[in-house]
Amino acid sequence: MAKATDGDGTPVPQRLLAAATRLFAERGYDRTSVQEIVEAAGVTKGALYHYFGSKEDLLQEVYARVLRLQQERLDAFADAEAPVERRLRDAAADVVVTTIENLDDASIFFRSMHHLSPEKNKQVRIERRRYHERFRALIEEGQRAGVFSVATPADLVVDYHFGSVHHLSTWYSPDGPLSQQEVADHLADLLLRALRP
Amino acid sequence: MAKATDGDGTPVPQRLLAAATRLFAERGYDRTSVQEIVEAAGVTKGALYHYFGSKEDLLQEVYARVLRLQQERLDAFADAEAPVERRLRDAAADVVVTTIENLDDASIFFRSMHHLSPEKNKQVRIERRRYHERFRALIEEGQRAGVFSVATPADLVVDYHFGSVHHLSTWYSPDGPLSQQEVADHLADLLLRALRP
DNA sequence: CCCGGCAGACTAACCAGTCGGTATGTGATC
DNA sequence: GATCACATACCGACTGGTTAGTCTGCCGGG
Repeated sequence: MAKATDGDGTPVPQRLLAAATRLFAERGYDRTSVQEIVEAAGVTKGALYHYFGSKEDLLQEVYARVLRLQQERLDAFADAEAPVERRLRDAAADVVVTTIENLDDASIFFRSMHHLSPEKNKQVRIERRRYHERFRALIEEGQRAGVFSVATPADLVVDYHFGSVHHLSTWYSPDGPLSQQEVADHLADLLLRALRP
Repeated sequence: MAKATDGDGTPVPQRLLAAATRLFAERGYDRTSVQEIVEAAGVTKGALYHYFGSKEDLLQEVYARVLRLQQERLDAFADAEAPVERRLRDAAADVVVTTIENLDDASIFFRSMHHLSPEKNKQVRIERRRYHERFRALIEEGQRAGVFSVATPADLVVDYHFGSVHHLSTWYSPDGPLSQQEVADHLADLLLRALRP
């Protein structure tokens, strides 16, 4: 079999995905040409279209990766053995940390989702909805248990928190005064304080 | 003088701006061709390039309009005669309402800002920063007065709130269960509750 | 000898911006 | 009040450049 890795040790599909992620985040999906991606990955168009059906498939793959990762982590935190306040706090802080750790994916996610074809967009929305639901269920559990205020509908609270997460890619910089963990703690704090009965 | 309005009563530059706003929000800046804009406005390219220097100028004009509007409104609320809690609450709720009222502009703003050339981008950032500062000053005033918690840096609180505002264009629908005012009240509530000492 | 894994030239489409042209209004001059 | 000069407001064909995706073919291992 011909080599799938070349000079670098990592396989070509992953190199392409990594290059695409960086470039999409840097200049945006439409402003990144397929030619630039393959050059950054050290291959040619032939290689890209051998592994991916289209430029859009590349974008979708970035989404799928992020979604899988975040859903896994949320499930782990939500299903842990601990009081609801604790589980929500941990989940809320964790999504901040992992978002900051993958800021490129995050900015692609929020800026380029509408570039997907209707069907693929629908698919992504469905998965995102599942994530949203799980988070909401946590809040509703706390509301039923009386530890969270019921003044605001749980749905809106979820959107409130994820708005701030979404927003991270706009302002967070690793060179800023706050570390990832500090930001995560603060944002989780704000959420829980807003939910105090 | 030749007509600047034609069949429709509104002047051509405004028709162009309105068409561009709708299309940019619908398909994104890069996916909207100049040809589509002029067709939607019922004119031709000659007219567009007569009034605007480039496609990018059109985008910048959309920004400038939103920024002016929001800054004016914030200033009015922030400088009012009332306790800080009240002024912050009113300002926080108002930005939600005006954002929902101009959802097209909002989604363009947050999705297409990086399509501007570096200089124009810088200009927009400067104006946005001024807005941010004014909002932050309100929170700090409340913190000094002891009516807001100092647990979270004011900067972060501002980003927290504007994250949720930013996010509105992703999920809010006028056909949903909540009216503009209800959403605004809830989000302002969440902010103030998070700030309770 | 066959097939996965690629190279790279090629194509068909598209698009921002230009440019020469037309039509209508306005102000000055005689 | 007729003529001329000039400006504003637009039209639409054209250009130069870019781009996603295709296709033919080479190359090396099983």
